[in-house]
Amino acid sequence: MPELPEVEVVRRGLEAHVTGRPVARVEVFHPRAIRRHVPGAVDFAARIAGSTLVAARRRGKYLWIDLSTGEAVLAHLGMSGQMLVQPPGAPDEKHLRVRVAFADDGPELRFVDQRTFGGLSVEETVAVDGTVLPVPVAHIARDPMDPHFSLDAAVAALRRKKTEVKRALLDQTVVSGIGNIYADEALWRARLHWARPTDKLTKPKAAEVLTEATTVMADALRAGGTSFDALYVNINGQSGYFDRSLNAYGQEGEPCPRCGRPIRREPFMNRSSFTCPRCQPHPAGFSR
DNA sequence: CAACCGCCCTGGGTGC
DNA sequence: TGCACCCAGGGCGGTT
Repeated sequence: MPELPEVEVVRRGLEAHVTGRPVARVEVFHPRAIRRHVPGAVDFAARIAGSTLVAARRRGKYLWIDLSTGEAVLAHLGMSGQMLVQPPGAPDEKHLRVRVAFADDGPELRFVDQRTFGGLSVEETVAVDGTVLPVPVAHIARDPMDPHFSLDAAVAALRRKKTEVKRALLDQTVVSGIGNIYADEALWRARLHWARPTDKLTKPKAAEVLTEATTVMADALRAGGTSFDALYVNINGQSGYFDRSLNAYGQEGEPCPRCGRPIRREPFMNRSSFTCPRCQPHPAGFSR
Protein backbone atom coordinates (compact mmCIF):
# COMPACT_ATOMS: atom_id res chain seq x y z
CA MET A 1 0.00 0.00 0.00
CA PRO A 2 2.21 2.76 -1.20
CA GLU A 3 1.79 6.04 0.63
CA LEU A 4 4.21 8.94 0.60
CA PRO A 5 7.24 7.14 2.09
CA GLU A 6 6.91 4.16 -0.24
CA VAL A 7 6.39 6.40 -3.27
CA GLU A 8 9.49 8.40 -2.31
CA VAL A 9 11.53 5.20 -2.22
CA VAL A 10 10.32 4.44 -5.74
CA ARG A 11 11.14 8.00 -6.86
CA ARG A 12 14.70 7.65 -5.59
CA GLY A 13 15.05 4.38 -7.42
CA LEU A 14 13.84 5.95 -10.66
CA GLU A 15 16.15 8.91 -10.17
CA ALA A 16 19.09 6.55 -9.75
CA HIS A 17 18.32 4.08 -12.52
CA VAL A 18 16.36 5.65 -15.36
CA THR A 19 16.97 9.40 -15.50
CA GLY A 20 19.25 10.61 -18.26
CA ARG A 21 18.37 7.64 -20.45
CA PRO A 22 16.87 7.78 -23.99
CA VAL A 23 13.66 5.83 -24.54
CA ALA A 24 13.51 3.51 -27.55
CA ARG A 25 10.13 1.82 -27.23
CA VAL A 26 7.01 1.75 -25.05
CA GLU A 27 4.57 -1.16 -24.86
CA VAL A 28 1.16 -1.09 -23.18
CA PHE A 29 -0.24 -4.47 -22.15
CA HIS A 30 -3.43 -3.45 -20.37
CA PRO A 31 -5.66 -0.54 -21.42
CA ARG A 32 -6.82 0.10 -17.88
CA ALA A 33 -3.27 0.97 -16.83
CA ILE A 34 -3.35 4.05 -19.10
CA ARG A 35 -7.06 4.87 -18.75
CA ARG A 36 -6.20 8.42 -17.64
CA HIS A 37 -4.37 8.92 -20.92
CA VAL A 38 -7.45 9.80 -22.95
CA PRO A 39 -5.87 9.65 -26.44
CA GLY A 40 -5.04 5.98 -25.85
CA ALA A 41 -2.13 3.57 -25.93
CA VAL A 42 -0.67 4.42 -29.33
CA ASP A 43 -0.50 8.12 -28.47
CA PHE A 44 0.86 7.31 -25.00
CA ALA A 45 3.72 5.29 -26.45
CA ALA A 46 4.49 7.81 -29.18
CA ARG A 47 4.80 10.69 -26.73
CA ILE A 48 7.41 8.88 -24.65
CA ALA A 49 9.40 7.01 -27.31
CA GLY A 50 12.33 9.05 -28.61
CA SER A 51 12.46 11.34 -25.58
CA THR A 52 14.94 11.25 -22.74
CA LEU A 53 13.87 10.83 -19.10
CA VAL A 54 15.09 13.97 -17.37
CA ALA A 55 14.12 13.75 -13.69
CA ALA A 56 11.93 11.81 -11.26
CA ARG A 57 9.62 13.90 -9.08
CA ARG A 58 6.88 13.41 -6.53
CA ARG A 59 4.13 15.26 -4.71
CA GLY A 60 2.18 13.31 -2.12
CA LYS A 61 1.41 9.95 -3.67
CA TYR A 62 1.79 11.17 -7.25
CA LEU A 63 5.02 10.34 -9.04
CA TRP A 64 6.19 11.65 -12.39
CA ILE A 65 9.13 11.62 -14.77
CA ASP A 66 9.96 14.79 -16.69
CA LEU A 67 10.55 14.18 -20.38
CA SER A 68 12.97 16.09 -22.61
CA THR A 69 9.90 17.13 -24.62
CA GLY A 70 8.58 19.22 -21.73
CA GLU A 71 5.77 16.78 -20.96
CA ALA A 72 5.80 14.36 -18.03
CA VAL A 73 4.90 10.71 -17.48
CA LEU A 74 2.57 10.79 -14.49
CA ALA A 75 2.18 7.70 -12.33
CA HIS A 76 -0.09 6.79 -9.46
CA LEU A 77 0.71 3.42 -7.90
CA GLY A 78 -2.76 2.88 -6.47
CA MET A 79 -2.54 0.13 -3.92
CA SER A 80 -0.56 -2.50 -5.83
CA GLY A 81 1.47 -0.60 -8.42
CA GLN A 82 5.18 -1.32 -8.73
CA MET A 83 7.99 0.20 -10.77
CA LEU A 84 10.57 -2.43 -11.59
CA VAL A 85 13.92 -2.08 -13.32
CA GLN A 86 14.66 -5.37 -15.07
CA PRO A 87 17.20 -6.60 -17.61
CA PRO A 88 15.80 -6.92 -21.15
CA GLY A 89 14.73 -10.51 -21.64
CA ALA A 90 13.82 -11.11 -18.00
CA PRO A 91 10.50 -13.02 -17.93
CA ASP A 92 7.44 -10.79 -18.04
CA GLU A 93 5.71 -10.41 -14.70
CA LYS A 94 2.19 -11.81 -14.46
CA HIS A 95 0.71 -8.36 -13.99
CA LEU A 96 3.06 -6.43 -16.30
CA ARG A 97 1.08 -3.45 -17.66
CA VAL A 98 3.64 -1.18 -19.36
CA ARG A 99 7.23 -1.66 -20.55
CA VAL A 100 9.67 1.16 -21.32
CA ALA A 101 12.74 -0.03 -23.23
CA PHE A 102 15.79 2.20 -23.62
CA ALA A 103 18.02 2.98 -26.58
CA ASP A 104 21.08 2.21 -24.47
CA ASP A 105 19.95 -1.44 -24.24
CA GLY A 106 20.23 -1.20 -20.45
CA PRO A 107 17.60 -2.36 -17.95
CA GLU A 108 13.93 -1.79 -18.80
CA LEU A 109 11.44 0.12 -16.71
CA ARG A 110 8.31 -1.94 -16.03
CA PHE A 111 5.02 -0.88 -14.50
CA VAL A 112 3.46 -3.88 -12.79
CA ASP A 113 0.07 -3.61 -11.08
CA GLN A 114 -2.07 -6.50 -9.92
CA ARG A 115 -5.24 -4.60 -9.00
CA THR A 116 -4.97 -1.84 -11.63
CA PHE A 117 -6.01 0.94 -9.29
CA GLY A 118 -2.84 2.66 -10.41
CA GLY A 119 -1.94 3.90 -13.85
CA LEU A 120 0.25 6.04 -16.11
CA SER A 121 -0.46 8.98 -18.41
CA VAL A 122 1.52 11.58 -20.34
CA GLU A 123 0.64 15.07 -19.15
CA GLU A 124 1.40 18.67 -19.93
CA THR A 125 2.92 20.65 -17.09
CA VAL A 126 1.95 23.91 -15.45
CA ALA A 127 3.69 26.17 -12.93
CA VAL A 128 1.79 26.51 -9.65
CA ASP A 129 3.17 28.75 -6.93
CA GLY A 130 6.66 28.46 -8.41
CA THR A 131 6.64 24.67 -8.85
CA VAL A 132 6.20 22.91 -12.20
CA LEU A 133 3.59 20.13 -11.96
CA PRO A 134 1.68 17.82 -14.29
CA VAL A 135 -1.79 19.32 -14.79
CA PRO A 136 -3.68 16.64 -12.79
CA VAL A 137 -1.41 17.33 -9.79
CA ALA A 138 -1.93 21.08 -9.88
CA HIS A 139 -4.74 20.99 -7.32
CA ILE A 140 -2.89 18.77 -4.81
CA ALA A 141 -1.47 20.44 -1.71
CA ARG A 142 2.23 20.29 -0.89
CA ASP A 143 3.22 17.29 1.21
CA PRO A 144 5.12 17.49 4.52
CA MET A 145 8.42 16.48 2.87
CA ASP A 146 8.21 19.43 0.46
CA PRO A 147 10.86 22.09 1.28
CA HIS A 148 8.15 24.74 0.79
CA PHE A 149 5.56 22.96 2.96
CA SER A 150 3.93 25.40 5.37
CA LEU A 151 2.64 23.97 8.64
CA ASP A 152 0.66 27.15 9.31
CA ALA A 153 -1.06 26.92 5.92
CA ALA A 154 -1.88 23.24 6.48
CA VAL A 155 -3.26 23.97 9.97
CA ALA A 156 -5.47 26.70 8.54
CA ALA A 157 -6.69 24.46 5.71
CA LEU A 158 -7.45 21.64 8.15
CA ARG A 159 -9.41 23.86 10.53
CA ARG A 160 -11.37 25.43 7.66
CA LYS A 161 -12.91 22.04 6.88
CA LYS A 162 -16.27 21.12 8.36
CA THR A 163 -15.77 17.41 8.68
CA GLU A 164 -14.09 14.70 10.77
CA VAL A 165 -10.35 15.09 11.33
CA LYS A 166 -9.43 11.86 9.57
CA ARG A 167 -11.38 12.81 6.46
CA ALA A 168 -9.45 16.06 6.40
CA LEU A 169 -6.10 14.28 6.84
CA LEU A 170 -6.94 12.07 3.86
CA ASP A 171 -8.03 15.07 1.76
CA GLN A 172 -5.12 15.59 -0.62
CA THR A 173 -6.06 19.23 -1.14
CA VAL A 174 -5.43 19.93 2.57
CA VAL A 175 -2.09 18.12 2.82
CA SER A 176 -0.93 15.40 0.45
CA GLY A 177 0.69 12.04 0.99
CA ILE A 178 -1.31 10.79 3.99
CA GLY A 179 -3.26 7.55 3.52
CA ASN A 180 -5.22 5.32 5.86
CA ILE A 181 -2.17 3.83 7.60
CA TYR A 182 -0.35 7.04 8.42
CA ALA A 183 -3.59 8.85 9.27
CA ASP A 184 -4.34 6.25 11.96
CA GLU A 185 -0.76 6.41 13.24
CA ALA A 186 -0.75 10.22 13.38
CA LEU A 187 -4.11 10.28 15.18
CA TRP A 188 -2.86 7.71 17.71
CA ARG A 189 0.29 9.72 18.37
CA ALA A 190 -1.75 12.91 18.81
CA ARG A 191 -4.35 11.11 20.97
CA LEU A 192 -7.20 12.18 18.70
CA HIS A 193 -10.19 10.08 17.70
CA TRP A 194 -10.77 10.09 13.93
CA ALA A 195 -14.30 11.50 14.25
CA ARG A 196 -13.26 14.67 16.07
CA PRO A 197 -14.62 17.69 14.18
CA THR A 198 -11.88 19.70 12.48
CA ASP A 199 -13.47 23.06 13.08
CA LYS A 200 -13.31 22.50 16.84
CA LEU A 201 -9.62 21.54 16.91
CA THR A 202 -7.38 24.14 18.52
CA LYS A 203 -4.51 25.41 16.39
CA PRO A 204 -1.93 23.62 18.58
CA LYS A 205 -3.83 20.32 18.34
CA ALA A 206 -4.17 20.61 14.57
CA ALA A 207 -0.46 21.42 14.35
CA GLU A 208 0.33 18.44 16.58
CA VAL A 209 -1.50 15.88 14.46
CA LEU A 210 0.05 17.26 11.27
CA THR A 211 3.50 17.22 12.85
CA GLU A 212 2.98 13.64 13.98
CA ALA A 213 1.95 12.69 10.45
CA THR A 214 5.18 14.23 9.22
CA THR A 215 7.26 12.40 11.80
CA VAL A 216 5.68 9.00 11.26
CA MET A 217 6.19 9.27 7.50
CA ALA A 218 9.80 10.36 7.98
CA ASP A 219 10.36 7.35 10.25
CA ALA A 220 8.83 5.06 7.64
CA LEU A 221 10.99 6.56 4.91
CA ARG A 222 14.10 5.93 6.97
CA ALA A 223 13.05 2.33 7.55
CA GLY A 224 11.94 1.65 3.98
CA GLY A 225 14.53 3.66 2.14
CA THR A 226 17.18 1.02 2.40
CA SER A 227 15.14 -1.83 0.97
CA PHE A 228 15.76 -1.54 -2.77
CA ASP A 229 18.75 -2.58 -4.80
CA ALA A 230 19.96 -1.78 -8.29
CA LEU A 231 17.48 -4.02 -10.06
CA TYR A 232 14.52 -3.71 -7.78
CA VAL A 233 13.26 -0.17 -7.55
CA ASN A 234 9.98 -1.05 -5.94
CA ILE A 235 9.24 -1.57 -2.30
CA ASN A 236 6.68 -4.26 -2.95
CA GLY A 237 4.01 -2.49 -0.92
CA GLN A 238 5.95 -3.02 2.25
CA SER A 239 8.64 -1.34 4.21
CA GLY A 240 10.52 -2.37 7.31
CA TYR A 241 8.41 0.17 9.11
CA PHE A 242 5.16 -1.33 7.91
CA ASP A 243 6.00 -4.64 9.52
CA ARG A 244 7.52 -3.46 12.75
CA SER A 245 6.49 -0.14 14.12
CA LEU A 246 2.75 0.38 13.74
CA ASN A 247 1.07 1.36 17.00
CA ALA A 248 -2.57 1.40 15.93
CA TYR A 249 -3.15 0.53 12.26
CA GLY A 250 -4.07 -3.13 11.87
CA GLN A 251 -3.48 -3.79 15.58
CA GLU A 252 -7.04 -4.75 16.56
CA GLY A 253 -7.00 -6.54 19.92
CA GLU A 254 -3.30 -5.85 20.51
CA PRO A 255 -2.40 -3.79 23.59
CA CYS A 256 -1.97 -0.06 23.06
CA PRO A 257 1.79 0.56 23.38
CA ARG A 258 1.01 3.54 25.64
CA CYS A 259 -1.68 2.29 28.01
CA GLY A 260 -2.21 -1.41 27.34
CA ARG A 261 -5.88 -1.25 26.40
CA PRO A 262 -6.74 -3.39 23.38
CA ILE A 263 -6.78 -1.44 20.13
CA ARG A 264 -10.28 -1.29 18.64
CA ARG A 265 -11.37 -1.35 15.03
CA GLU A 266 -14.23 0.81 13.81
CA PRO A 267 -15.84 1.11 10.38
CA PHE A 268 -14.82 4.26 8.55
CA MET A 269 -15.81 5.06 4.96
CA ASN A 270 -16.21 1.43 3.93
CA ARG A 271 -12.85 0.55 5.45
CA SER A 272 -11.42 0.57 8.98
CA SER A 273 -9.98 2.88 11.57
CA PHE A 274 -7.89 1.66 14.47
CA THR A 275 -7.81 3.57 17.75
CA CYS A 276 -7.03 3.13 21.42
CA PRO A 277 -10.25 3.38 23.44
CA ARG A 278 -8.50 5.16 26.34
CA CYS A 279 -5.99 7.39 24.52
CA GLN A 280 -8.44 8.28 21.73
CA PRO A 281 -11.91 8.47 23.29
CA HIS A 282 -14.96 9.05 21.13
CA PRO A 283 -15.91 12.71 20.69
CA ALA A 284 -19.03 13.94 22.48
CA GLY A 285 -22.16 12.70 20.78
CA PHE A 286 -20.34 10.03 18.79
CA SER A 287 -22.52 7.23 17.58
CA ARG A 288 -22.11 4.90 14.67
C1' DC B 1 -19.41 25.35 -3.54
C1' DA B 2 -18.38 21.94 -0.09
C1' DA B 3 -19.26 17.56 1.75
C1' DC B 4 -20.08 12.96 1.02
C1' DC B 5 -21.14 8.44 -1.14
C1' DG B 6 -20.40 4.68 -4.29
C1' DC B 7 -17.61 2.64 -7.48
C1' DC B 8 -13.47 0.98 -9.80
C1' DC B 9 -10.43 -3.97 -9.34
C1' DT B 10 -8.21 -8.41 -7.96
C1' DG B 11 -6.56 -12.06 -5.17
C1' DG B 12 -5.62 -13.60 -0.48
C1' DG B 13 -8.02 -14.97 3.38
C1' DT B 14 -12.00 -16.92 5.84
C1' DG B 15 -16.08 -19.44 6.96
C1' DC B 16 -19.34 -22.80 5.73
C1' DT C 1 -11.98 -29.53 -1.21
C1' DG C 2 -14.56 -25.94 -3.17
C1' DC C 3 -17.20 -22.05 -3.28
C1' DA C 4 -19.17 -17.58 -1.91
C1' DC C 5 -18.08 -13.77 0.24
C1' DC C 6 -15.28 -10.08 2.48
C1' DC C 7 -11.65 -6.94 2.55
C1' DA C 8 -7.86 -3.75 1.27
C1' DG C 9 -7.03 1.09 -0.85
C1' DG C 10 -7.12 6.48 -3.33
C1' DG C 11 -9.38 9.25 -6.40
C1' DC C 12 -13.06 10.67 -9.07
C1' DG C 13 -17.72 11.51 -10.72
C1' DG C 14 -22.25 12.15 -9.40
C1' DT C 15 -25.48 13.64 -5.85
C1' DT C 16 -27.05 16.18 -1.97
